[in-house]
Amino acid sequence: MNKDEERLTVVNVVASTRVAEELDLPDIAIQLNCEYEPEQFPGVVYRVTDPKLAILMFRSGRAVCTGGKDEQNIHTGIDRMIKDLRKAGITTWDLKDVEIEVQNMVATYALHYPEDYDGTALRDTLDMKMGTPLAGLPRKLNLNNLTFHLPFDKVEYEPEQFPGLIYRLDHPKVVCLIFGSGKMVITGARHKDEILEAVQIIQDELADLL
Amino acid sequence: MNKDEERLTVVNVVASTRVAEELDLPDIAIQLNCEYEPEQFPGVVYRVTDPKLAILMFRSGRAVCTGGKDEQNIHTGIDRMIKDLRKAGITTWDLKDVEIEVQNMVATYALHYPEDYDGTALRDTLDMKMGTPLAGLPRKLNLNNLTFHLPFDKVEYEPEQFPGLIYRLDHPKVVCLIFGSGKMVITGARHKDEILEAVQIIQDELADLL
DNA sequence: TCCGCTTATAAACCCCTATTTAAAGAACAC
DNA sequence: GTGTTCTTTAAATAGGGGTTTATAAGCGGA
Repeated sequence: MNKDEERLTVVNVVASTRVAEELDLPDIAIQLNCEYEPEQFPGVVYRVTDPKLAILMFRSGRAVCTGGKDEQNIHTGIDRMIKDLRKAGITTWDLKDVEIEVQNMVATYALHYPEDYDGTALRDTLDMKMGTPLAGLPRKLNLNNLTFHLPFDKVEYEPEQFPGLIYRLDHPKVVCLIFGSGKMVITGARHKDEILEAVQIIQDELADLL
Repeated sequence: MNKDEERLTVVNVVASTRVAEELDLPDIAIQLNCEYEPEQFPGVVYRVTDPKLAILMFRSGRAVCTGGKDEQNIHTGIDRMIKDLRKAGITTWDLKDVEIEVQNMVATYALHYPEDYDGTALRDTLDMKMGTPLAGLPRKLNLNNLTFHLPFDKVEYEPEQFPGLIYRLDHPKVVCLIFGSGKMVITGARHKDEILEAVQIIQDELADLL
């Protein structure tokens, strides 16, 4: 595992699937004791404790699983839900016919100075005194500068509305929320590879500002 | 029945009539258990279940029937309403004196490529692979192109406000809502002939874009 | 004299509702 | 000062509401 992967944490995986031809939601809500307020939202909310997940089930037999840390979590949750449905006498598809598609992954990444960076702290700060070598340490950012350095039409930064700078990449097609602390949130990816690609691209663009 | 008539569906017929010299609306609302909120709207709403219709009755004895799929539906509804009024002891005109005038017809039409069209799909799409002969298949439209092809002063197209292109014909005097899917809504006609005429005119104008 | 009210109806878009999750600010409450 | 709660982003799912057009009736308001 390289530095990028170490500093990257997938915090949420969302996937969609179909577990039955159709589902009787009012019945399921009662049988499995799930949240169901049809006038507020058409789906039933089925919750799994460990891993902590929330699965939304719909009348069409389709379902959306959120909260996973990886794809394995999602499978575990869906399998458990199907077993629960069957125990309650509800007809579902065979497990082998249930296909799961990851639709979104959210990750956080903490920016650091390159290991071979030769710059030093320009002045004393709360956690570092002037002259400390910065190589390998967490890197803070000046978002106002960044706004001008990145492609204008891909960036949105309105600190009064939201503290993060919003950066939309075309390839991979993901969105990054970049914060002054040097931490960022990457979302919209369907595979972890896309997240790592995005991180690499941003690191390269930020290298110019060192 | 030709192709145009097969692809055309009349979804709503509105007609006006007069069933009495005058009507005591508060009394009718109670006797026939109808909706009546005079401070909100001056008419009583009389509903028929099958066919599903809504008839508005006014103090003047006039009435408006909406929701019919054809003129026969309208007659059925009016007849039933008059019988109901009489059963409740309310005086109405003789059925023979009740004249019904269709005031508006709404229809949908699904555009298709001509049966003798020799074009083929230009590229792969969700439902068709490149090269498939298009003759007789549903035809999608590029409304932006259409905007420039049809008479400027008869067209309105503001996709951010409404997804359909609004095309006002003078003869027949109807309005067509044309959608990117190739489906359209024709309204404002008093006879089915006018709807078929309008469809033919539009097909001719669209032939230029093939 | 217009305007809105109300009724029905299709087309296909928008937005809202709900679920998850991190980041870092502001705004409240206690 | 510690809490919640809100802001933003992505994605699937799916109901509900709104948008537009035509048309009659008749009552209230500028």
